[in-house]
Amino acid sequence: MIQIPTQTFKALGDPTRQQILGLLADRELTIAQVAGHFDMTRAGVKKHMKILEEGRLITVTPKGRERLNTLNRDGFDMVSDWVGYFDQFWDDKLNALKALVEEDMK
Amino acid sequence: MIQIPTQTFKALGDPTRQQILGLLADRELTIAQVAGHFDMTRAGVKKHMKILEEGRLITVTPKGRERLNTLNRDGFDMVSDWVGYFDQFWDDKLNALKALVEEDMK
DNA sequence: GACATATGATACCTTTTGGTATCATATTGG
DNA sequence: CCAATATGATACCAAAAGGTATCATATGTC
Repeated sequence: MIQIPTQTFKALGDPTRQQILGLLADRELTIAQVAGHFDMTRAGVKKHMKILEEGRLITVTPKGRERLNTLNRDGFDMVSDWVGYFDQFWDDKLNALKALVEEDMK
Repeated sequence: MIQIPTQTFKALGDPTRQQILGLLADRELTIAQVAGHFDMTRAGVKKHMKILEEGRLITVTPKGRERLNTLNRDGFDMVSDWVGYFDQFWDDKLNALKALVEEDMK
């Protein structure tokens, strides 16, 4: 069985975090900068960032007294791998079905 | 911008629901049959099934007095499409970076 | 060193989520 | 028709998640 990126799926299943990822797609940002785009406190944003980090969707780089948050390919790649596994699964399903039908026609 | 399958991600971000999908990968099952594999009541399983259905990961087919729950490609395809979008995004990022480096070397 | 700023950490509150218990409804079989 | 079975719906509870307020800590600037 393949490794399922549960933390990544959980992180992606929230509109606010999706918007944050959209912001970070443009450029890396500090938490304060991200919070500037929302009607939310820094502390609130921080919690979302932690979840995104746990899902390996962002990385944090200390730079002086601030921390730059950047998109991380890892989480995306993990979902990509999972999708690849299921594509294979559906193909097999179809092949199995096809074989069954052919068997039935004998 | 692409359509993000939020409901699907939310449905996938839970270990119990992942296990249910695993069971349904083998064969279609009723809620009672699914509940037989867990230390949980039917009502509890039912809630998970509803979320899986909202994420378009399963479909429900009435058959007499029972309802058969079957895997649905739609949710998986939606995630697949989303992944495809991001693959493109990363490619563009790399190209942009490459162009920037080349510009810098002039 | 003192002060401003950027962030982290904690306690606390409210809402959502995961789960149970219970009752109502629909279908099958005698 | 009646009993058994499969399910749906609702009310309710505990735990987790989303969010704020507040305080502590680290870094840059004068």
